[in-house]
Amino acid sequence: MKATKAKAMPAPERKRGSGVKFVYDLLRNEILDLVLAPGSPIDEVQLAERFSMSRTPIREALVRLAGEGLIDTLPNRSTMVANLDFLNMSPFFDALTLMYRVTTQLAAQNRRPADLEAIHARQAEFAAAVKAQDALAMIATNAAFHAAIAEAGRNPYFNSLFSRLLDEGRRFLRLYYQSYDDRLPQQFVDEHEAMIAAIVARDTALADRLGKAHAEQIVQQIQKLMIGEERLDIAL
Amino acid sequence: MKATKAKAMPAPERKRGSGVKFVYDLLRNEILDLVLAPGSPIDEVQLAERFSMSRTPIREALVRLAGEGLIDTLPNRSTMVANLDFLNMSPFFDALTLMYRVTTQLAAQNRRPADLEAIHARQAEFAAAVKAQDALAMIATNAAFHAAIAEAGRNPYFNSLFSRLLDEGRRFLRLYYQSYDDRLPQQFVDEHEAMIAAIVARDTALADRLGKAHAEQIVQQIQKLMIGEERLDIAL
DNA sequence: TGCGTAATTCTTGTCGACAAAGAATATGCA
DNA sequence: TGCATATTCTTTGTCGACAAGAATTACGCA
Repeated sequence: MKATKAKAMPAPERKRGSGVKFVYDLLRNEILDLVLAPGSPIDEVQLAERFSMSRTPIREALVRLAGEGLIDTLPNRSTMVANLDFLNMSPFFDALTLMYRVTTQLAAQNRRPADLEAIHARQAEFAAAVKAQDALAMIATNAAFHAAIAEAGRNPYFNSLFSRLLDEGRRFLRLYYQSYDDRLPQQFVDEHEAMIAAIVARDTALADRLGKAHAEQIVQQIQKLMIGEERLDIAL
Repeated sequence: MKATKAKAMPAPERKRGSGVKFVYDLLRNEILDLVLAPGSPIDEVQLAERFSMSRTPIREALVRLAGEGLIDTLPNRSTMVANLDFLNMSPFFDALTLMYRVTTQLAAQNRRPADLEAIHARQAEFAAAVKAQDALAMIATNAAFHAAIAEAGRNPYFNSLFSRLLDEGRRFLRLYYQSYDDRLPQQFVDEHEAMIAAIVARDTALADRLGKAHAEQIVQQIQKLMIGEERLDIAL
């Protein structure tokens, strides 16, 4: 019978170095899915207890999230989930639109067979989520679809900015779907198919136009959300 | 006579919370100015001794630098200054060119009086550095000049990507100047002036053209560097 | 002497504890 | 009672120490 080593190590059933990534991924998803509301405080000690680890790896995960702008940190003061800025949205829309265009265009130019496989797979997942009316999955797979297109464009600088924008968009869309109860944007599925076709055909001009149109589509959706929300708020 | 409290605190003559920022800024500049060579290892313990602080704040600074891509971290292994990728430069040039164009254009559209002041100030610093043949200052003030233009564009998403690209460019340019001994690009000063004029005049189309031309100018400079370097290396 | 294995060293990841800065609460005085 | 100050409490930043991997060295055997 082997000594189970249970004497000096009570429960740390996780590999060295995995703790940070785990809590980072989890917090990130909770923030993007609005499980953690924007503006809500984050307590290091509480997280440390929740994952039964020390505060050190927690803090490292928080530093990384702060680097991506997902949480805000006041020195010597509380740290909290970054707020969504509803007042200054146009810079966000500008950047999102430009990145849609550029990444789609680059994908049409630089795609390789393996990229197409990945893009098709993501699109299938998105279509399945739409069919299943699973809002959370819809949002996540949509972002993954466009991230896959960006990946095929092979420009890490654009990719990282685009990922950040898609993440931010995930939060807005989550707000949308949770208030309107999972509308099904079949139109997005069709537009995705058109984008794929342009990428397959290496038609960069068409890819650019489709990327732009798709972006404007999304911008309109979000704007509709905001107006709708406001109307509900001030109705007599 | 007040108690000087010198009993329990030997030498920590620095404010709480300032340690991380200090070592972060310092390492960042040392990396961007090539004081720390790309690929050179970074020793946490050594840094801790150098700044006479614990490894904890050092590690936090390193995590932030890793988030910006300035250092690479192998799990459980060494961490080192990120290498410059000379083989895949075209994504970098693509992104840099696009950001030059977009930020200059947005600046022409959204600039305010205070922005123009800041831009003029940076340009004066750059011109002074050129006149003084101070390569390090030239590079840093050039980046600051363009960052100021981007700031006037008021798009934080573009700004953060552009800053990252300008930082990366600082490293390339530093390599250039240190091998060719401080050439003086008076042409850059003139081009900067033209860009300022377009921004002042709110001529977005001209700003876009100038931004593009300026970017291509810089790309050519860097490409010339690379070819020149290679020729020196393989000369018989 | 050459190679595979075991011991050692070195670096990183994690931990528990302490100290400083704010915030919250209590206390004193008008 | 109301306000200013002092005290306690909470949370964050920093520290020193320990442990796990990986690299390096030492060792043993063919």
